[in-house]
Amino acid sequence: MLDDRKLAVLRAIVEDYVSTHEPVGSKALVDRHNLGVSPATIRNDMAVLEEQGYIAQPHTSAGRVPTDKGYRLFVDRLSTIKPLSVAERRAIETFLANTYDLDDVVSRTVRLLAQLTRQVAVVQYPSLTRSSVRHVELVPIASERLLLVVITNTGRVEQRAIETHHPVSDEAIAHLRALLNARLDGCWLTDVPDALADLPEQVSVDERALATTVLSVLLESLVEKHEEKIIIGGAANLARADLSQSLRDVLEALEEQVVLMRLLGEAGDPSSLTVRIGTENPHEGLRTTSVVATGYGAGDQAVARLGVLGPTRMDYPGTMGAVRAVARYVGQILAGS
Amino acid sequence: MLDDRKLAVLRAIVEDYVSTHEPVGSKALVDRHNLGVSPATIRNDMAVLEEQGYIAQPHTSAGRVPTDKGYRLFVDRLSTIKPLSVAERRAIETFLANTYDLDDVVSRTVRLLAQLTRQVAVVQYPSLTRSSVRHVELVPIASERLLLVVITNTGRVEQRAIETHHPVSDEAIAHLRALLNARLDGCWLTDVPDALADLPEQVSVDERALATTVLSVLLESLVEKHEEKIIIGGAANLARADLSQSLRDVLEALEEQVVLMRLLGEAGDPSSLTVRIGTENPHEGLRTTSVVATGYGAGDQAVARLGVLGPTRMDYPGTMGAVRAVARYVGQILAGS
DNA sequence: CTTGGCACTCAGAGGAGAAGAGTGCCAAAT
DNA sequence: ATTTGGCACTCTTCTCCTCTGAGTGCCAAG
Repeated sequence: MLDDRKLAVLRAIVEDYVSTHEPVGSKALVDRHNLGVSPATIRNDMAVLEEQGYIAQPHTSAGRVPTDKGYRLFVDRLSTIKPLSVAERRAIETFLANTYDLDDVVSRTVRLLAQLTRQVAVVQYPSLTRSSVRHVELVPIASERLLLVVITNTGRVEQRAIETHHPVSDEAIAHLRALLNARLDGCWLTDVPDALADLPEQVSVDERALATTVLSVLLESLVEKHEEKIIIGGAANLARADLSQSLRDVLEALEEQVVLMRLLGEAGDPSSLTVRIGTENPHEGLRTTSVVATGYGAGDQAVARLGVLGPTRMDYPGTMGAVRAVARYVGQILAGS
Repeated sequence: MLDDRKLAVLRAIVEDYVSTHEPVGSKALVDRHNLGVSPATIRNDMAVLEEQGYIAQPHTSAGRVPTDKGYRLFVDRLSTIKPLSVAERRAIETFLANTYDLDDVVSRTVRLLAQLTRQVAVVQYPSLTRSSVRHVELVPIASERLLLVVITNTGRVEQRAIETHHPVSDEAIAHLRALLNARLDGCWLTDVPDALADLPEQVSVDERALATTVLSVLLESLVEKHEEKIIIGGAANLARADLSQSLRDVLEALEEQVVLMRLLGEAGDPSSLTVRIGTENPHEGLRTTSVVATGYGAGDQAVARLGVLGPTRMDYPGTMGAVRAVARYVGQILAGS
């Protein structure tokens, strides 16, 4: 169907279009890539590529532009992930050196990704559901108000206020805290409900109301409420990449957590690179953007995802290389914790 | 210098320009506001206003547009803060009802502000320096690694990883934790250094190294490192408000914490509204934007600031009303905690 | 001080024409 | 059967032009 030369032409079109941002014509192609044939031959090939839907003309007398389908073929078969330059590697190292806590790691990562790719970076906090409990703390902050703090092995700290509706003694709190820690230490978050199912029966009648309240809040906040936190950075890069579509739609999409979640995580093996191009995207406002994402985490197990978003006309090999490299580094850092 | 009618003309120009986004001419003015005089008279007034720098013409044959100085006079003397509509009040109440924790309050507030004003909302987390310590927690997360968690009375939770560089016994940790809590409970954050100055001498030799390390991290993270957290929302509203200046500059400015801090907090009484118009702004890229900000907090004492940013051509009375109302509501919520 | 009249200016819209890039197709060459 | 040069054709884009209309500034009269 598509012989080698036609594929080479498609690759050349994608590369040229990405670098010039202008529709590329047959003459420009033979000039810039030594294809060894004449423009007329290229035109024939282009006609075939267009017929098959890999490229398109914005208008009759213009050059060709890759379609989403064209980019897809390019990413799948015509390109190889570009390794980072020495300078880029060094940038990663200096950026991520000396991180103090999880917030630090995540916020630096998002800045780093945005800077390396010159696009919008999206980083998800390590998921709660794939972590285990390191410590539970219960602190009185008012006579009828407690603060529940859960610390996970990924270094994430989850907090939640609890209204007791009646005064609670410090002893009761201490007792419950000890009990919770004894039961939950090292416990996989998804196993928390089972581990605590019989908690109210284990405590004295006096403390039962408290235990029930705390338990419900704990379960609600950790297990049922999958509030996966996501942060973005480099939104200013959007302004540079004049998207044909209204930039506003994209900005709006980026403000919705739900959309971001689906962008990063919808499908795919957590540890391999996912590329979603243009209309392959689940969201209306992101028809002219592509997302390159991957999982990251301590060791083999991916605990969350990160990636970048940019115009469909992006440097896929370079972006993929940067995303993969950053994910690996961050994984190492987390593993070191 | 400026008689009443000239002021009325300036007010009318600001109001019309804000609502139409187009330079306003003398004829349009007398049509839309019953000023009781002819266009020619208005033209004379306009000439004076222009001479004094309150208005300007984009080009010779166009109407007038307020200058920053004109907006300033409008805000200071010609407008009254607009109270919110019933619908808006209800929106605030439903938005801020049932908030669980500080993150919740802040993230809802920023969305609320962005929605009410249709501009970019900026909310600072309650400052650490004006809070007191509620509880200190010290949790081992690896053999040579601890997590230090400080909970403040504003409900904020600060965390920091600590490398001990040698194994530490659970007893030593428990002892230090108890000591820290005894010393710091209720302690004003700014007083922490004094309260702990002699800590290393108070513990046994075995624990001294640990105590010193923990102490330095604690001081560094809470007192010296004024990392005031700020979040923004409604960036998509920027796209609607086509700024004459490159939108990119604004987006870039909004990504820098430092700039945001200065925007919100540079000057002024914490509890009164601050309006900074166009070039009054400290930052280059924000020459065509204005900021309306105020302090908020539990009770009388402001613990942080919030505000919105939009084009200089914004509805000042409405925006000021919304910002003030939201700040008050949030203050009430925090006071209830 | 206000007003009507009037000449003047200038941005923006609309149109015509020229330039140029790029295509599609055909017939000849390999 | 593929490749190639030639050529006519199609559009966009740029520039230049004119025309229109909003809005002004100024002046002399009220």
